[in-house]
Amino acid sequence: MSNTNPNNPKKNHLLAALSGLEWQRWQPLLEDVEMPLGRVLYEADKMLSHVYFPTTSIVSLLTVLENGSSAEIAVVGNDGLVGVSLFMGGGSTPSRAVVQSAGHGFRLKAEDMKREFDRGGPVLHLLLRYTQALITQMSQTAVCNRHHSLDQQLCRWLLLSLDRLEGSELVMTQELIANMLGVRREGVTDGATKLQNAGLISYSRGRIRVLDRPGLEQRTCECYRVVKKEYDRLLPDKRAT
Amino acid sequence: MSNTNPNNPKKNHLLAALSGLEWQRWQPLLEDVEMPLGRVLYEADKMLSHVYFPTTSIVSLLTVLENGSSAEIAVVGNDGLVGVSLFMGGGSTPSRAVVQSAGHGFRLKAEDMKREFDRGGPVLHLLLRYTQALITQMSQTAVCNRHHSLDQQLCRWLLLSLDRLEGSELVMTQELIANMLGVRREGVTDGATKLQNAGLISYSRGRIRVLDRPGLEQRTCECYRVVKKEYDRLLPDKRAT
DNA sequence: CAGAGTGTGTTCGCTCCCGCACATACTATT
DNA sequence: AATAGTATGTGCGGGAGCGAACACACTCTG
Repeated sequence: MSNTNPNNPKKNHLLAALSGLEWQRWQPLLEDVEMPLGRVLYEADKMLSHVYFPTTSIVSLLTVLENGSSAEIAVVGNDGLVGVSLFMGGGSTPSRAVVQSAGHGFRLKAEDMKREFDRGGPVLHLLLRYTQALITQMSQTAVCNRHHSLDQQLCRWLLLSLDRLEGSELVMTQELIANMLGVRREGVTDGATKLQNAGLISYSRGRIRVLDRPGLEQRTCECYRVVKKEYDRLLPDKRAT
Repeated sequence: MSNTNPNNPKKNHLLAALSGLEWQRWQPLLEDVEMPLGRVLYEADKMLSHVYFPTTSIVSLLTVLENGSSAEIAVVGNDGLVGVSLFMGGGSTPSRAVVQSAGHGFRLKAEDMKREFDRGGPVLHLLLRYTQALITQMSQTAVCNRHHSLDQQLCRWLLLSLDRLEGSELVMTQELIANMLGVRREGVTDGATKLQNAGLISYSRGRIRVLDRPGLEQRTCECYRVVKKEYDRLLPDKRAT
């Protein structure tokens, strides 16, 4: 929109990992987009028109059931991109992508994305490695849903979200978090109260500040560490500039 | 082993979808392998040496937690391949692949697989579409773990497994099923007893016969249908001969 | 400063599943 | 035919999370 916008594509780790030549090709194709809270980037089973590269926003991929309940299967922030099915094939998924934390990002038209992907080489492998990391996140979410307590999952979720943003504050109501985790709002209130009493976070009316990150990491289940380790392995920080 | 072995690569849908030319290249590279119950095809975080194409066997991908409990994140049978991380990148995953139903399959050396993948073209896109279908299965598993009852999940699991084999019989103890689903054995006994009383299945000592498939489909949650629909969409049956 | 809207805290009964312990029953072996 | 091993059935206490209903508190608006 405005050219005074400070949004910087290189805040997205994937875009940052592009080589000089690739970047020259991509730059003119990237469109700066605002990503307000609740914006639906794509709907289940609908064809994607763009892929999104969040810079200062967070997007949740969630599966919605017939009865309306839902659960998050992965979080995407400045570490990745939304819309892998565009190059994986099919061009749609049975899940929905919703902006979970308002901010900015960039997008690329579906046809541009496909063309760039099909050139092969480093871009293709970068995108596939990211997809592999995403797969890990989904798998671990599945197990976590099965075996870990709400309290642990809450910690995991806070940490995963935090890692994908700058700063240590989340703008996020407990109601929203409950939707993401696929649990009751009251359950989140319980968990959050415990964390606040323990001095790990403080929150009020949709603003969560993390006070003691190591404390959170101690309370969360192994799932957070597994996912983080796999992201680090597959996508070592290559940011230039 | 024996050349009287009736194992036919084309029973695997991915291999069956190869064009004549591709098939000529692949055929000499494929190694016939027996896949006995419980065989671990790959261990979490270990580099893969081969990819496996089951023909008459079923393989479970499962994530194992530090405390020893586990949960299945996907099932692979004659519809696909085990070891997508080889071409996705990384060459390992934090999960384990275990033969869940004994049978046969074929395997391809890691380097051969990579080389064939990197040729690009139809093979690459076929494998990526399969991976996308696998992603759907994992996502749906995550939600199912969160929201659906053990009974529903048991039905889903039976149907998914059945779809990936020939015939209507599973050789599979309730203990094993419980491990896959990440629940107690007693819970599976309960569920199975209900299904047997309803005349949908019959079983005894590790042999499950499905008597009324439509009945199962009626009892299962939507997750089975969602996954099946996505597989059908992404991998329409192309089997020749 | 009144009121509406929204975010958070609390309670109650209920259900599903867990962990544990133990009782049967089928199968293979010798 | 006896025995060991494995597969399945059952019962009991307990805990985590659910659904529903409701109280309170903060903040924005007029």
